[in-house]
Amino acid sequence: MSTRWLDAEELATWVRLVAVTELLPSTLDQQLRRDASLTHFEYLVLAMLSEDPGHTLQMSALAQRTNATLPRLSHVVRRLEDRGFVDRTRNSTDARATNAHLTEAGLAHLVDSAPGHVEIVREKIFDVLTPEQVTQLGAITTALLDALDPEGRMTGHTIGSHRPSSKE
Amino acid sequence: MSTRWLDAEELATWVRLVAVTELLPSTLDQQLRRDASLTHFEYLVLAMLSEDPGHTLQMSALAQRTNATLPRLSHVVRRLEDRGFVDRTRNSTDARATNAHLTEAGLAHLVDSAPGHVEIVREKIFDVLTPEQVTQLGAITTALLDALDPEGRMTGHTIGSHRPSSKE
DNA sequence: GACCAAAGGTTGTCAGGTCAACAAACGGGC
DNA sequence: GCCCGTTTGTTGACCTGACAACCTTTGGTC
Repeated sequence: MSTRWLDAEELATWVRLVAVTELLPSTLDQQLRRDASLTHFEYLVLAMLSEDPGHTLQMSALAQRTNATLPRLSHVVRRLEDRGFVDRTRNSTDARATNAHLTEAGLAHLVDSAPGHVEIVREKIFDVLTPEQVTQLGAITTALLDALDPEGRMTGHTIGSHRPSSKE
Repeated sequence: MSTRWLDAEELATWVRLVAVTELLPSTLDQQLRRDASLTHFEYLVLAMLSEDPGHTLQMSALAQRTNATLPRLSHVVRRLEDRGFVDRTRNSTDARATNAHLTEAGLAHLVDSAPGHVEIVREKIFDVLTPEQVTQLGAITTALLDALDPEGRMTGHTIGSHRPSSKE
């Protein structure tokens, strides 16, 4: 079967999409590293833990919510534990599982750094898009995620997730 | 000034956008590493070189087109040179500059791997979006790039670039 | 109740990226 | 025509992420 190449509009869009996926993460990382000594991914880990009522999630659940592989998460949580932001305990009902828990210090650090983070997200994303574009982007990202992660293994949208949460 | 938090729709969109910027690169990397022993970024370097008539670009120009920092590019080009896909020569008119040049072997490797790459781009992106969504995404990414890279330092849209090219 | 495949995590190793320091060449001002 | 700030690029040290190997526990199945 012969290759279906991209037409001009698709190509231009693709080039810019690649640029965005390259520049957005580094922009977020820079701001957070400078202002909060956190990677964007580390921030995400703390944020997801903070949304759980008990500030505790099993490693595999946390991996889903942060779109991470388990090895990656394991390394990051160990570092966060070294800094006192998280602690790990064995799950009592399933001895294989590990519970990651946000400490007071971790929560405090998250609360401190959230405003600066939200500010840059506004500035770089939502302030430059019209409300219609935000809605469009919502639909587009939903479609893309379905393709990129069909079973919702990472984003967990098969188990009734996607609930809006108190803050990012 | 108090923080302007994200509303529910913005938050949901943001979470998915982050997921896409996390999953898309790893998806591309996996496919290219498996089928072509190339990083997506390495592929991009070869592709950008292939679009120049002389298959040659100055390092700084190449860095712009690939949204990369110069140190990063320098390391990658050295590795590509070790594999025989690229060679580097001093620019004759400006002795500070380095010209990166795509070799025959490099071009051949690129041509071999292009169909597989385009295929996954279609499958994960354009096949799951409607034509209207592609147009919308084009406008959205343009707005985002203006915010993420105002001077167009990376993407070079101040110097009349953005020309559609023969292939990605 | 003993196996045995699968689930859940951790660890080690290696490759790739970032950042800061450095070197060399250009170019404008005087 | 000399200086000095800028541009251009490379290098090395450090850090993070990916991948594979491994270990333990669980939950059938026989």
